[in-house]
Amino acid sequence: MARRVLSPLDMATMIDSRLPTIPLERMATGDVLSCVEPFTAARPEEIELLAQAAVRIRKAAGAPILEEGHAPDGLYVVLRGRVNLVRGGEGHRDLILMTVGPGDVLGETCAFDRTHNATAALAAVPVEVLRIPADVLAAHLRREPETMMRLMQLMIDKLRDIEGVASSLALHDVEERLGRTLVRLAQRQNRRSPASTGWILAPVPTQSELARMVGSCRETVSRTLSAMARDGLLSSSGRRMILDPRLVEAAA
Amino acid sequence: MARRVLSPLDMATMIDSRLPTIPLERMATGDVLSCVEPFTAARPEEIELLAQAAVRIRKAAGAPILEEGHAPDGLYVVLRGRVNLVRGGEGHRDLILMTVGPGDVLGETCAFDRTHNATAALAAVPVEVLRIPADVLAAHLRREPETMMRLMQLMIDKLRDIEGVASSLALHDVEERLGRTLVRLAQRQNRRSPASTGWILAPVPTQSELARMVGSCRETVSRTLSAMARDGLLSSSGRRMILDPRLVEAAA
DNA sequence: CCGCAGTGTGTGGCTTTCGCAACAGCCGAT
DNA sequence: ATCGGCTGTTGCGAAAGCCACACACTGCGG
Repeated sequence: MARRVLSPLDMATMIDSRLPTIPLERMATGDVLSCVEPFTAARPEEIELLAQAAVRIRKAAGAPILEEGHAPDGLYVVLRGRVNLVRGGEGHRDLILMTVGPGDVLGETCAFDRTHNATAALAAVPVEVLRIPADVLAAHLRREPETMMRLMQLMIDKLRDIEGVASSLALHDVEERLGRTLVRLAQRQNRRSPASTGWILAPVPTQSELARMVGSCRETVSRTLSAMARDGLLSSSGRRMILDPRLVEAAA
Repeated sequence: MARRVLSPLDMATMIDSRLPTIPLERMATGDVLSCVEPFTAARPEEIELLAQAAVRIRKAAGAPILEEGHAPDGLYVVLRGRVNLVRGGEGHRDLILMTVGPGDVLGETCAFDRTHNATAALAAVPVEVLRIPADVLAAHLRREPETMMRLMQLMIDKLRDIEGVASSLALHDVEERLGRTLVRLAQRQNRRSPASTGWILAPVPTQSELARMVGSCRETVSRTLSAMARDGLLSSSGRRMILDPRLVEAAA
């Protein structure tokens, strides 16, 4: 999911990964940037320039961050919340291609591509984002090729993810797609179950949001989740869900 | 389809676009490179270096150019033929994510990403390709930022295409997906019908190949094509197909 | 010249999946 | 307390996948 790579050192310091250290929204802008891809290798003075041009923005749930039909006006770093990348059908149906969270970036194309966006980015919950104007990013990329390389790496990861979405839609049934999606969501939150087996997913998105992620409808998701719970593949209580290791293994 | 951008001048010289000028396979390697993205803005001495390191390779139909599970060993430029990017399911089913033709490139990630490929590239017909070793490309990209920018643009286009595939699989039925695919294939060949209305597609891929492109099965493709022909949306004879303007419009 | 195998195509029938509609209960927020 | 959004459930029907078979076309070797 276009996550930044964690070094072995990072992993070692995350003894209990359920404590997410200090949230990005509480950090100084420069500190945020220097620990977020694609900027982790940028020189301090470059980080400083970016930080000075960056603006923090809050959006309500459902509000657009990038609109379909417009070119992105900057690079956005998610500080808090969750953002859906959405392709809309003409009717009421749409598909959530991917959801991004704190530390992820949106609108990577702003420095290259002045054509219209076919994909919208909508806040799934109330979010806080950091906006870096397109021209500032473009100038930075010209001075700092290392950022460019890392941005390319992000695009490659994203392409791989979307390829996975496409092939899954063609090759797997709803149950398998749903299982994979739940596992991805849980792994991105990186919370292992205390019993060390399986993963915890909290808060679980609504069933209709899950349906839009897997290209299905709410009723089928409801049925499928019930069936999976009956088979012991997951157990849910409230907005909390525990995924059985079998489920994780099946998604590998 | 990750096509290179045609300048107004190019368009003007293509009075009758059915004459494809001289085929890439007959051109000198350096000339090929200098008219193919992402190298169109590279300096002549850089083109020369790339051309000296490049190797022409032929592959039989069905042979792999990039294998699933391996990192690409170089950047490939298609000179002749057609190459499918394929995601394989475990069983007998698979999905053709995209097909690329002369002037398109494969394995763009070779300079960045040393991880395994999840997508294979298989020759759809006998092909001739040009291979630029990964290290040569990486060195070139460090010296020529403009190539880097254009490579990024190619990735953006590719990402947009694949996003379209994914959303289409989720939102449209087989008939609509098939129609869009046929139009894309015809437009890429860029052959207008002599009657100036509609497009010509020749040679038409086999029905089972079309099925793998739209995530369906051969029988359904056969039935759907018959239905579309009955409704006057297309007419086919042999390996040649004429698409009705209504079809082109519906795919817009 | 003829059969023959291999490949591509058209069709019919059956079965499953899954989307759609409708409704009822639940729960949290104002 | 009430209302709006979320969830569980059921029935139905259409889309489309799988199986099976027949037919055309090609290139091949005898």
